[in-house]
Amino acid sequence: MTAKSPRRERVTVHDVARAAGVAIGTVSRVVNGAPTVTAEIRQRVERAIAELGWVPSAAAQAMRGAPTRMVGFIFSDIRNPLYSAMIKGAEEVLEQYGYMLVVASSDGQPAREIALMQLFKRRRADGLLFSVEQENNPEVLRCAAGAGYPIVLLEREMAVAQGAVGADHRFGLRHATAHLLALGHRRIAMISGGRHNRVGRDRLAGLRQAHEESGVALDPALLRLDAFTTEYGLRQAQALLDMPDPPTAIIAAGMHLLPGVLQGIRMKGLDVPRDISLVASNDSQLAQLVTPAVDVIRYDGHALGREAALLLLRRMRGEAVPANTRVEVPTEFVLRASSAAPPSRRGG
Amino acid sequence: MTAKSPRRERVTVHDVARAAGVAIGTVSRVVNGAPTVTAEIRQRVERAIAELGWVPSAAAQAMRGAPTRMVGFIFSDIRNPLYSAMIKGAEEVLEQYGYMLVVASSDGQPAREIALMQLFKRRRADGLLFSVEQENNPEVLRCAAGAGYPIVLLEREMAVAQGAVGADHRFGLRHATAHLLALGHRRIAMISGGRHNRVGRDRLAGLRQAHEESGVALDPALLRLDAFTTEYGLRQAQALLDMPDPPTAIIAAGMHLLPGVLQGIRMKGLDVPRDISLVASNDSQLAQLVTPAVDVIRYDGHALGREAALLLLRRMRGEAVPANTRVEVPTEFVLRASSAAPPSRRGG
DNA sequence: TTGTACGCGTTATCAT
DNA sequence: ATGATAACGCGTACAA
Repeated sequence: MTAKSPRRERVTVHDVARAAGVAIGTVSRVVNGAPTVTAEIRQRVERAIAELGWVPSAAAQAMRGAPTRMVGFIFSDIRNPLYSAMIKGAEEVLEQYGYMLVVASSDGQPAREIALMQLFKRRRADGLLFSVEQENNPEVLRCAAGAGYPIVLLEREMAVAQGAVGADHRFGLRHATAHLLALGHRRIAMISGGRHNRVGRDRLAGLRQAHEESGVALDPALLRLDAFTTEYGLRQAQALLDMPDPPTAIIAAGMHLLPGVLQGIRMKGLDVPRDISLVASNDSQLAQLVTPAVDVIRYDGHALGREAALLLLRRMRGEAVPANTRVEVPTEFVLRASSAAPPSRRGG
Repeated sequence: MTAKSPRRERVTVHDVARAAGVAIGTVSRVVNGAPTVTAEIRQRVERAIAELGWVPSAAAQAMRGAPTRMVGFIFSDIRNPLYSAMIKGAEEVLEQYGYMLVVASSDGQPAREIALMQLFKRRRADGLLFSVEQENNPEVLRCAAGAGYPIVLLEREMAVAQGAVGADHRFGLRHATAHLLALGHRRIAMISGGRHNRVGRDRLAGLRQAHEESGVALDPALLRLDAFTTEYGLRQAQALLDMPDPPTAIIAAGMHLLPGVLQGIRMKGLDVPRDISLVASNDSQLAQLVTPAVDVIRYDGHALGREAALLLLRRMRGEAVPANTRVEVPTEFVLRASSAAPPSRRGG
């Protein structure tokens, strides 16, 4: 029986039963570990199964109402290492409980998100991990409400979801900003994205809070909050440094922004941290090994995925978890060598 | 009908048929676009479907022998950005053809690979993309042979597979090594992993070939080929630099090795490229932005995933592709600032 | 202890 | 053009 045989006849319980000389019910009892089976019959059946290479059809089981033990994960782009870490964390938890994770990229398009949610419904997924792009898109909200499976959000917030997990970005940004303000910075720029989701809101809130606590005014012209791409980082860094009254510190909040911002600073011929201070989020090997090493706001994507999976498991088991449960994963500020007092301060 | 209703009754064709006042066969004809349906009936049915939010059950369709339009992808660890790129490339192609990609990490354990292959068989996956860990593991080979779906390998080689896609590592290593030899290096070390797969073999072959072509002997003590981890990179870099007759150049072939090797070199207080030359593979933002920027052997993981998906699609369609088809993706050597003539040469 | 028959939701075939 | 019904493979209640 070669693998290339074009006519693959699927082997079923009937084939196994015939080969073992028993009825299909007996085969079923054997595989499901019913105690009422003779050792000898069990042997025969197990040998037949092994010889025929039979595996029970998941489709038929699903039709009988068995859970598919399949969980979906929708996010914008798998190439973001943060998502890779979340996936890994979620996968580790889910596989322990016999679930398999199906990942799907939406490219940040609500239409694709909806198509994927429908697909998971058709496939009878038991649950969904979701890093939705726009938290308020009505079509997405309606689809999520009628999905029929529990949804847990990662780094997002939506009323229709059955729970959410996110890092404490507000605290992280507040801490980093306070650090820069304490060094004497008065013009702190932030480059980031996610206007339409909780991450963006929390980061901005943290930045604002630190300014208010220090009584320093925050210049809106220093906020560049439209994208997470490397190219955006490069262009906005250049634009900021070309201002008549440029910032003395830049916070690059988003994995892919740092390389662009670094390049923009280097093209200007500026030195970090002498001419300009720099803080990034999240941590990365680049931030650690570039010269000078970059201060970062760090959080654990792996833990985020793990927590999300655990929360989803509870929902799938039907446990009575309070509505709008939100799990917070901590952020920490890691001081390296990319921040110093602003030039004017040293000069004066 | 709220989403939190604990008793979710699944809505079926029967419900739709009843709501529209037609027979179930008619509903089926409508959704499958049969031409023999009155416009008025079609309207009624479509409205009922929309109102009830019905989606046909994939399980029931699968039972009728319909393809599941599901493709698996097994690899060791999703956090390797190379795999992320491959997944993205494969996903882009597959979704165009209506397939969904199910990714699963094996952690490099053959037992997990086998379990996952069985799982995909149970789920009746239409095909599998596979970056197998050990190409010669007999259990894995047997399981792959009896899987029942076509398998296309990425960066690997196995007789039982229906095709393979890989980068031309032999050429890349040969090119990089020739470059170092031309600069005058005579002791070139390589840190890498993958002893049991084609990538490792090809890289070693390329290193050997360049040495032979230049008539330079290759010292086996300079080969450290046991792992791809950052920690291994660090330790082996230290060990190499501690040798009485240390290498004057190091090739770090494996995404995660570079940060470790860089750290090892820095801890020794050596300067790149004055004291030691460095070449890495694959390219990364770290290699681009670290000082000095690192020469790399580059190849396109995204293209690799794309090509693998295209080949698998042909197999799944039953096209007569020659057995043992192998698609090669090119590698290129990118010169930056991390290689120079060896110190002895400059000194003498 | 083991065998038989039904139903899950869909599509295809036949009858109307 | 539409309605009724068999079949896909499994699990299980019930009969033997």
